[in-house]
Amino acid sequence: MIRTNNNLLSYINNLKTEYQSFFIEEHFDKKTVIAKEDTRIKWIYIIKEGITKCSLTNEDGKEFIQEFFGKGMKFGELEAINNKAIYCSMSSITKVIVYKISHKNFHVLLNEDADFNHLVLLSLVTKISNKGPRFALQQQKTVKDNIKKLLVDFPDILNQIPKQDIANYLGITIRSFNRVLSEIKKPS
Amino acid sequence: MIRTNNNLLSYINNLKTEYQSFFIEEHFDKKTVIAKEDTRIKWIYIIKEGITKCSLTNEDGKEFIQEFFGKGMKFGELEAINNKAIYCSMSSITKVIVYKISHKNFHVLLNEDADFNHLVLLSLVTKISNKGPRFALQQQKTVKDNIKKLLVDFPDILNQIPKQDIANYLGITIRSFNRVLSEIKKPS
DNA sequence: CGCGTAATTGAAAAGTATCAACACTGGTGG
DNA sequence: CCACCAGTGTTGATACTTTTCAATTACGCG
Repeated sequence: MIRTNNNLLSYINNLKTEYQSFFIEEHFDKKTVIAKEDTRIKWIYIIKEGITKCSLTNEDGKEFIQEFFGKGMKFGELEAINNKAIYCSMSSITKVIVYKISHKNFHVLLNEDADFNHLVLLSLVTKISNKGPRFALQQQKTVKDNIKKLLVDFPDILNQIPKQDIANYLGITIRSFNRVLSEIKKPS
Repeated sequence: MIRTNNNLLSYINNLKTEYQSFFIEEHFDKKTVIAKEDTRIKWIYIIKEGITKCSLTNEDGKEFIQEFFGKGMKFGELEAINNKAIYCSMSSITKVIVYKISHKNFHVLLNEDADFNHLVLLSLVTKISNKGPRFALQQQKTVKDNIKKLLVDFPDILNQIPKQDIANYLGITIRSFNRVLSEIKKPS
């Protein structure tokens, strides 16, 4: 649920000095919009500390959360590669520290550094691989099963992420989320 | 719903002769398993003709269809990049003609040909970009809205793909699919 | 023609959303 | 220090949607 990618962070920390300067640190408060869907952004962001959410808002104003991003996850690279407006919003949940890199420098690294190229390929592959099973399960299992699994995988999730966001991630109302939670706590 | 990618096919057709030989043509009958989830495969497949489905089967035996692949879509590249067992099955729906390329040659092209590298990056980005909005809509809209949209986007879909498969794609039972279809046809 | 697969339909059961009222919490200003 | 406020979370009753199950029909093909 909260994705991380340690390889990318340690890669950045071990980069040659000339490339190190590509990455600029920036801080965000909690509950801040870092990038807004359907706009152009100039940067690719890599999370150094904190938790963000990656979400889509539909025309009815309902929010759907695709993923929660933790350490080492990057955001905005899709748009740098296909040169389109970003298709989902990124907002901080906690305080967040990011590295950001410009599109231009991102492409320099992509072309000049085979390791970086491969890391990016791998991270894209991982994003794809994670989505499939998640939606398969969410569509086929009952809400109860999904929440049970969530609590096993991320026992501390309720302290890290607001209930409304978790409900949006699961694609259910907060009412259903509460009902199922109480059913789980008080088994028959 | 049925994804295609013409760039990749025309790229292959315009390749230098030395690289052309990397791609081997193969035919499959309809309803054939081309690759089975949780196994290793040796090839990356690119669809030249026909329609396939990319699906996950959960422990209850229920099938969830991620995508239908048409011309120019490739399959198996995720596994070539991250060197893991494939995470979803590929089966033909119609008769299918594919190009296949070995992992080894795939990596040769990836490293030696910047155009190919970029095409692969782009195709991965597209796969990610398509999934997000699809699941967001499917979770938030009613089944009826989703089916209406499907029939508008792919008017001929019912002749191309079995109903059971479409239902699995939508994540609903075929009973629900039929009920909603008849509601749409006979409006109040 | 006969067989197996795919599709259709109704009735009952299960699951989820909607709505509305109420409780809790942390911060702010008087 | 207290009162108030806004955001967040809780809960019950009801209506709606979807699944499950089972019986039946249609279709393609040897």
